[in-house]
Amino acid sequence: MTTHDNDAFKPIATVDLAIFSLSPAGLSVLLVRRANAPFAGEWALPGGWIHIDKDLDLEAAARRVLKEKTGVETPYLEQLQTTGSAGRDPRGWSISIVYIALLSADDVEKRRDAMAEDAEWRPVEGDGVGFPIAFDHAALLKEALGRIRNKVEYSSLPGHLLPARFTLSELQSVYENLLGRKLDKSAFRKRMAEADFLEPIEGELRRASNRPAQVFRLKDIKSLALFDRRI
DNA sequence: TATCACCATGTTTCTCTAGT
DNA sequence: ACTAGAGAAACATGGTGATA
Repeated sequence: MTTHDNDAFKPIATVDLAIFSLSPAGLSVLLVRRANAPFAGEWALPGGWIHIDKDLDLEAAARRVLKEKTGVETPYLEQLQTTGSAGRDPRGWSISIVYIALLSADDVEKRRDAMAEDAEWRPVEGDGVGFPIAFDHAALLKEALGRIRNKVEYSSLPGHLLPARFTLSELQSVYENLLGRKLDKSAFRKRMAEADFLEPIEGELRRASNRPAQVFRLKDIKSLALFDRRI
């Protein structure tokens, strides 16, 4: 047996998740307050060790952590990056596989009671949350936000943050919120029709003190539709 | 040619007012 | 008090002309 067979020479392997949802304040990210050292009492992205006895693969590990923290088995999960170094965790050499998860407003509302006690939604401010977070998670969050903002330009991503049923006005409003700019209504509707990822719900109209709006749902809640050009 | 800003029109609901 | 009609409000949809 060589010294390298010893556990002390194996890297720490974890999955970390940047879990996003939409709140009235805009895009929000789920953070957990760490109970133990290192960084005890500080906020961090939710994450956990990979359990080789339980997790069939990396995505399964990510889904398990997500369910533990939110109670939600998200329909949309995407691997962002793998990061690893000797210095990112004071406990030793560590590898983290980072995932982005998108939760619909419905999921967040329905599973509010199932959310971990140490977890809280924090509104995104610029490239972070406006205060320092543990480990290298500020950099990971910045990376995740970059990926999301880039994808908003050419995919159905905002639709995955809305409730299961939504109107075109609500969808446009989410795009505008994430892009930080106003969109032309005509051009927006044309692009949505071309992208063909929405399905009108037959006979379902949103009634208010105005003309009723057609209610839509995503054709496929498990994957993003990509546009052939920017919105 | 695509995009954008603007405009016109259609639809529905709400509020106000006059008539019964 | 109740009802009907007019007008306003809000939003969906589609068209047009200017511009890059």
